[in-house]
Amino acid sequence: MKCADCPIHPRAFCARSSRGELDRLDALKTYRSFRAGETILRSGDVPSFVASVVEGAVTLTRRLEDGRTQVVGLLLPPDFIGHPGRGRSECDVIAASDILLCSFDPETFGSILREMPHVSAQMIHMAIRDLDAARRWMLLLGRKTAGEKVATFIDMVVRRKYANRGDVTDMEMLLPLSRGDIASYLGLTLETLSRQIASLKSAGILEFVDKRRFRVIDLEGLRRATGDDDDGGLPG
Amino acid sequence: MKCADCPIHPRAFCARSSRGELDRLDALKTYRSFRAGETILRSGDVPSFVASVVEGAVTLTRRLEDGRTQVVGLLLPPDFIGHPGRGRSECDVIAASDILLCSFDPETFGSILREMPHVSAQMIHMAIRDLDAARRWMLLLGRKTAGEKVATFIDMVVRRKYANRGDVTDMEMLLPLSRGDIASYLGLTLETLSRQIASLKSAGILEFVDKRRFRVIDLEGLRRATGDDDDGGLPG
DNA sequence: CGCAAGGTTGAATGATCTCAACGTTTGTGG
DNA sequence: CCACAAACGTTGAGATCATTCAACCTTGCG
Repeated sequence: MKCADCPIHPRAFCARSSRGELDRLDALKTYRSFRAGETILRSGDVPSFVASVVEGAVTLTRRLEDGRTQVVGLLLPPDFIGHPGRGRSECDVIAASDILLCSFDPETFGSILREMPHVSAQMIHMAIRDLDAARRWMLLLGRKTAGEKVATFIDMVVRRKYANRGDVTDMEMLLPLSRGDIASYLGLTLETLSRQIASLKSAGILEFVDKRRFRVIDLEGLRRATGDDDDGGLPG
Repeated sequence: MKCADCPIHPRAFCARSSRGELDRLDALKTYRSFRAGETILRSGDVPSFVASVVEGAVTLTRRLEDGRTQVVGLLLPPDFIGHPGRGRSECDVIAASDILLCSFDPETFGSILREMPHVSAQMIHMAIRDLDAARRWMLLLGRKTAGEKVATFIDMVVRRKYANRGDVTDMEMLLPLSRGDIASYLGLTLETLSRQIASLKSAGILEFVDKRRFRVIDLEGLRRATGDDDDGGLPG
């Protein structure tokens, strides 16, 4: 695929790149795919590539000694895996669904950053966005009730999929993660998550086609259920 | 104060700067101080400066609609407040103690970044470190027990104060935050925090001189109580 | 068909929170 | 110097939300 035709190009690390830069990126990139459940990078490993998520969902997971785990990051297109110049990974990086990555050798990407200020600026912008998102999630993990957590997660999925396009009600959406991964991302157990989803259904806020496909019936109600101040402004 | 004499210089955003760059920074910086409890920047405001923390502690706090709050970041010397190019703040930024800041006009700092690649590189490095720290904290908030949270916080204070200097046992340390702020940072109530500190005391792991000053009697025990895998590698 | 994986539901337990009283320290004014 | 208030912290008892453990349901696939 040519970068110019890439579905994520308008919002990825290469979003601000000139035509000439894109041609160079075209020559350097390699597509990689992983099946759902495959481990892309283990905590403590030195990454052999950095990459943009083109399709699918990737989780970043941390572990405690006794095996408890927490999903600390959810990467959807056009998020970026890895940071140039960082050594060993602090998380397990796992394909939560079948995924397609646009990858680069870390060294090569280092020179791209040095030589393409537009890429470098966009990477900084994305890192700051990630940091803000992580802090929003800290508020969720530390202070929100189970119900608020689940509503916030659904709201985030909706916002990321249909950023700012107003009328989302009744459109069919797809959960990017399994129940288990969602529970882990929210700092809940599977069972609690399941009950809270049931409660959003019976409140007439959501409707499920199957386990993964859902519609928002009452967007206003969903937003109210998040506990957030107003439009919490999740990242586009 | 000249930058060359600055206590935080070796680890701050200017750490890699040449002598000439330091002279330029000297001319552009302004020191600001705030008293404990003062609000430096309110959520939603556009910052009028960016700054390095030279002395004291700063908290970043987020709020829910009904007033629940969560400390989502703790800035100690030589951490940086604000990111160039980011608009409105997402958090309340509050002086948790009397503090001294080394500040710059955001526009000015923007040109510094453009013109001093060493500063720019160090800022990226610090942003990535902050993101890793935020994700470590997500694991804490989502999965750790109250006891593990408190042990982790104390361990973090010890590590930040005496990074990697092995023998910390019996040295007198100072908690950078009040009980209320610590509780908020850990996603606990004040009361639960108080009980867990009492429990670390009676376990013979900590000893308190007064409310704020403490000694680690059993560093090994403290580390075991964090629940972390091994040396969780908190940022230097 | 039968099994495995993923998800739901129920009942009991427990860690943390809530509410409330009490203790300690610090600074202020008489 | 003492009395007092205010801020900060501790301790106790009861309530609660989420977890745990267990059974059960659903779907897809060899």
